[in-house]
Amino acid sequence: MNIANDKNYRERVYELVRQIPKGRVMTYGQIARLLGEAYTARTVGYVLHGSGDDVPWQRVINAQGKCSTGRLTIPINLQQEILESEGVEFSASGKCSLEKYLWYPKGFEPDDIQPTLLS
DNA sequence: AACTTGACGAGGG
DNA sequence: CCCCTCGCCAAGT
Repeated sequence: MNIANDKNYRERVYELVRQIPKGRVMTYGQIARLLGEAYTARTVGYVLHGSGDDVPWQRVINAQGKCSTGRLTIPINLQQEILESEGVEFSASGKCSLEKYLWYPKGFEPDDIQPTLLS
């Protein structure tokens, strides 16, 4: 499958990311699992790097609760700064609490999640 | 066609 | 907590 030429494939990722509320985050792997077999965490990251301005890419972080933009063209720590401005708190080691901020689309909430954490 | 490079993730030490 | 190894998969050389 050629993702670069498959508009529909990338749109599925964008549609989902656009739904993440301000102050909440999702992980690359979580998105991949939600979209299906053809998606992997690495692929989601690749697709996101070519997203437009209408996609809140900063709300997607890795499974450790950290931002992974250190080797890109954008300034280091930019993603974390934007998230902090949206209300997401990070520890000194650059990690945020997935317990607090991880978001799930309607109908995909895990059974053990706290009701107060649902959007 | 072979090899390298990531906006990744899980498991060990 | 940090670091490494693997498995992963699409792109770029």
